[in-house]
Amino acid sequence: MQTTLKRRETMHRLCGKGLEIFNEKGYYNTSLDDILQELSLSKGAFYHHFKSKEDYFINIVQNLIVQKVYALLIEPLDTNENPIPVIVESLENALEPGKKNEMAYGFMLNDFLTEFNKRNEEISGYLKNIISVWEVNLVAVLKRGKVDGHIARHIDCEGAATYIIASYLGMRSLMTDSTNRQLKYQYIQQLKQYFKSISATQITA
Amino acid sequence: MQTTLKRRETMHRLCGKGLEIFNEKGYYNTSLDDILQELSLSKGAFYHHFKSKEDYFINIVQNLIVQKVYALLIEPLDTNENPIPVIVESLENALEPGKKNEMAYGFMLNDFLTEFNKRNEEISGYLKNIISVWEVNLVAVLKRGKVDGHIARHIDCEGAATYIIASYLGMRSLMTDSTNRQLKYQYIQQLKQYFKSISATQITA
DNA sequence: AAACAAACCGACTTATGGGTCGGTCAAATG
DNA sequence: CATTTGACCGACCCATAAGTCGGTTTGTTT
Repeated sequence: MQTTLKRRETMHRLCGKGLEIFNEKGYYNTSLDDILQELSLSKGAFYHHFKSKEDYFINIVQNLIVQKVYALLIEPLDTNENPIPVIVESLENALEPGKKNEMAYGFMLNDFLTEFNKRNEEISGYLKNIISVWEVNLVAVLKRGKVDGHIARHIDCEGAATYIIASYLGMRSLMTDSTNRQLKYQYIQQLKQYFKSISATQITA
Repeated sequence: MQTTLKRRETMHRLCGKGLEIFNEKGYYNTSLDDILQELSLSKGAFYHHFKSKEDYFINIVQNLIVQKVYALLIEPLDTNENPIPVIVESLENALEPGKKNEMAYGFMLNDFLTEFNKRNEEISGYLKNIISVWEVNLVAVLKRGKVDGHIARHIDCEGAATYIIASYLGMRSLMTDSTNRQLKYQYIQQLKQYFKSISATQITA
């Protein structure tokens, strides 16, 4: 059926452009007209597909953002290698603004989390959920690291995961300019330093 | 003159309550009427003292927030002791919601930084400036730590300061509920772990 | 081709919230 | 006591933006 395809395609275009602009300017600072104008669509078209701006954004979160976080931060953890370089690499990669003018997905989470934290509990919940899944996976991979002898026995994996996530999210507030290589480099260096301190092999300082 | 005193007092009340509510609900999600109603003041009174909402908030930043950040995060660094426990203690303290229903100042910075990042360059600038002063002081105290033999020689102090700040700011996104002792505990523990890795005395793992 | 439905249009409604302005009242000034 | 000035009042103005709705176009079905 062509009509169903048309529906999908328009919704897809709306979500893609929406994420792009929300990410750029923030959710509450972006009007639907801002997005609609970019796509040459009307209010009518929008409300034909989504029941509200909120519903629209939830759609974006549950599809695009979840998907991207999985791809960038969670799936890479699924190996049997030493988890430490794997985690470092995934974070490094997530902070990288996409190769061909893609978005810097590494930034989205902290921005949206903060924006919705005090304003919309439902959306806030979805976002926290993403973090929570990420955390669970980090904990799992760290624990496996213990078993495999890569991570020191006495380390609190839950605490370590929290700490890793916090430092990652916090980098966003410092990196106004997403292309700041200096800050990114510093972050990765210190992260490695931290990892050395929780690794099983003694430091050769 | 009594009138001048009256002026000061009203402005002071406005700024205090403003910070409280902005911190609770966010700047853009708080209307002037929200604040004015709490203080039983009118629009007229407000605009008699401040030329705009923006001007008002800049006032709050430059007075109240700057002052609090200095008191909580910067001044404590000014000792000759081993910087590591000093820094840890200051962060621990800053994450603590004030004893008698004061605000959790540790949270404000990340929230406001993110909120203004894409919306108001001027306010953004003032906030980043605060972070920058903090960073400078952290770097200084870390460097002194090297000289005094508390911190390992090979450590990049600028990078370490950045990393400390990032993890601190990022905790805010995780601690929705400012009284979450579990998360705070985890954070402090891992922070100490990190500090062990940059300290001059070898780890006794 | 007729009938129907889905996709889309855009003017309109409504609520919100920053900012204005003419005015009141009380304290300071002379 | 008369006048001025600073603090404050609150109705009003106006821009923005979410959401509505009656209508048009386009595609599908019979």
